[in-house]
Amino acid sequence: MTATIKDIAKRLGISVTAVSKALNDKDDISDQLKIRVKKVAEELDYSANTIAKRLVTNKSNTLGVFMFSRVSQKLDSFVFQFIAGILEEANKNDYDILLFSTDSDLLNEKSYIKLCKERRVEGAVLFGVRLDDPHIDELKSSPLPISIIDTDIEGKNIYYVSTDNRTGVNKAMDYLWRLGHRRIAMINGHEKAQVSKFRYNAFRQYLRERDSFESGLVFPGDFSQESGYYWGREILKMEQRPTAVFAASDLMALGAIQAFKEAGLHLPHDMSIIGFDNLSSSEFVEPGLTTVSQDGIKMGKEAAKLLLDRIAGRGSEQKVVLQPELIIRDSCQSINQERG
Amino acid sequence: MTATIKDIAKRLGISVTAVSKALNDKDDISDQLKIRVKKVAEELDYSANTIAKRLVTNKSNTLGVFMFSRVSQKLDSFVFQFIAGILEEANKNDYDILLFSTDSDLLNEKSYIKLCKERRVEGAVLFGVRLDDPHIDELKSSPLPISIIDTDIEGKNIYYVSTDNRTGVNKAMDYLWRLGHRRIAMINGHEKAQVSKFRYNAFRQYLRERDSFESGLVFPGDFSQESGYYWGREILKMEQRPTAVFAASDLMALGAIQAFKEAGLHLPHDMSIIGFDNLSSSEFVEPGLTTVSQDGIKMGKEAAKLLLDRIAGRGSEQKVVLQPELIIRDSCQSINQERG
DNA sequence: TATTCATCCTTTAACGTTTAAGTAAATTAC
DNA sequence: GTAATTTACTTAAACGTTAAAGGATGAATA
Repeated sequence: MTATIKDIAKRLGISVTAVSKALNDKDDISDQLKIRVKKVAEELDYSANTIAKRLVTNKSNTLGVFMFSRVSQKLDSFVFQFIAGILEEANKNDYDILLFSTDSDLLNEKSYIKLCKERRVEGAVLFGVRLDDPHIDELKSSPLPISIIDTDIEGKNIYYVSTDNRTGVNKAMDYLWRLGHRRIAMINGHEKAQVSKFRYNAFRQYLRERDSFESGLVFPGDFSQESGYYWGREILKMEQRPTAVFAASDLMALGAIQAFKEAGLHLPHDMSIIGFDNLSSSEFVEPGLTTVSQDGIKMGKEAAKLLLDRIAGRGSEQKVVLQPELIIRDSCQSINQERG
Repeated sequence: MTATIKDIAKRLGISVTAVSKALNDKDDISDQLKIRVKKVAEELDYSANTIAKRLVTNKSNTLGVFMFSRVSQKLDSFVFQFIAGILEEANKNDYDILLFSTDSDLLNEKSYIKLCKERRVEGAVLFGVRLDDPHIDELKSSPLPISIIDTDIEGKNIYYVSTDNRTGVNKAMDYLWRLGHRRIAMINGHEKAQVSKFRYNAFRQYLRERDSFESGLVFPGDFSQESGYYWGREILKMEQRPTAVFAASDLMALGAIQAFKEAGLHLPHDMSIIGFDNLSSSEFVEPGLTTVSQDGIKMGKEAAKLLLDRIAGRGSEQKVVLQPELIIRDSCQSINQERG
């Protein structure tokens, strides 16, 4: 179909090797010949066959990325930011990105690793890895370099990118504390997410150090808007309500806000609420959601960089933890303040 | 490094062909041998080399997808929905997805087509193709099947997926019209987007048929929140304000709402506003944004399906136009209604 | 002048797989 | 009991490229 290196060689009456070298600008080919070869390549609309090249060089120049494809319109753009970051960084370094679906039926039979091995992928990025993922042991012993976002798993070839959850929680808590809040509830993500543990631990420690921790104020959500809504309503039923809610995801914060508003609360006067992630929706909700911001694009880039550095043999870190930022909007209020 | 078919053959003292056939369950191999081969494959941790397979079969089983990687935290999850849909459909059919960045520096040198050709990609999905894209002519004459979302370009191998913009606009306008609005402004997307033309034409026709079109009420936004904000403010400066605004994207509607609120308007009493897309943010903004919903996931799936059908030689449509739905929330009000 | 060297090209093999064609042995046909 | 058929394998070639090693020519060196 398409012209090959052979066609060019035949046309010029030279060897395929010469053509290959000419096209790759090797220096044992005369400039003259290079010009002639390139001209014919142009004429024949030649296009290098990456597949053949990869076979012979035994290098795929490809990174694998795994994502959920059964996505609800809700499950927000955070994952998309990872992907954009990874892609940017990979393409910049002449690497291709192979995107895999984790919930395609493909994965029922084949593991992450298997999928990658068959395609001779040089590294992979995962996110949303649950602590009970059945493939974790396989990951740990994987010969393939893998960047995992937000789940810190020990392994020789495992790299880790995350946001400093402890600092994030501390920033949020400091802010609430300084506003005078003492009874602070937490709606946490599901327990199979490592970040939930980190955030919970930080939350508990923060309040314990101030003798204000009440385990009855910690609620097990699952990151979803629905769970935020559910626990928001539950919180409203309490005899002694907290004055502030820390949600481990913006989506849950948004759900809780919905519940609070429905019940006729005036926010932030009747309840302060703070989130985690900084989704775009959080800017638009009323009141604007104060939240701990994670830079998803940066996380994606770092995840790719770790892999690329490792592959290139450049020594680099094995873990990158980014600093979160507190985005202050209007969803929190000082505890004594009159309704504005 | 990894075991190959040869290693298995050597170990069993048989030919590589026999091994290949056994692994692929061809029927001129005895069940006995198949079992033995598979056992050894297991033992050697054999993993098929997809690259070699693709070279010899001359089939890449790969679809290319192009997206912006320089994404702002704003530019919302809509594109992500396309990708999720495409991925789901592709993986279901044993196809890989190669993700390319349109704004990587890669593309400065190489065209979409070139990138695809080199990787022997069997089809590609594009979106966000502007009417002034320099590669359009190349696309038109492309031998490669290409699905383009939201830009209808004529070409033998070009497939098209979109939402019925005319119907979408009509639904929005009917709704506003029935609420009594007669002076309706439009904040349109940028003119290099074909959907902008479609939406504008539908908008104009709708009002002309009712003798209510005023060209002075059409404003040239660019889909972004900022442009919505800008034109929202401009609208406020008008002596004779419209009573309703139709924004060609939710992002612009959100921006306009911001402007209106800042100026102290009470929504929807002082101004009705309607969007297009149904972003997740639109659910959370106050008042909830009434909007024309597009199903991004479905669009992605359809785009992939068209390609897959075509590749498999299954006759199918060349264009798929999905029906939009009007999502009624709280951002529009009847024109005579008292403030609630 | 003979030797070394650089330049520029060719020959050969390889990457891991599939496919077409071939073949020997076992089975069936009549 | 020989021919035809089926079964179960093997041989050889191919996919498009790169890489290592080799060779011919002419220029530079001693």
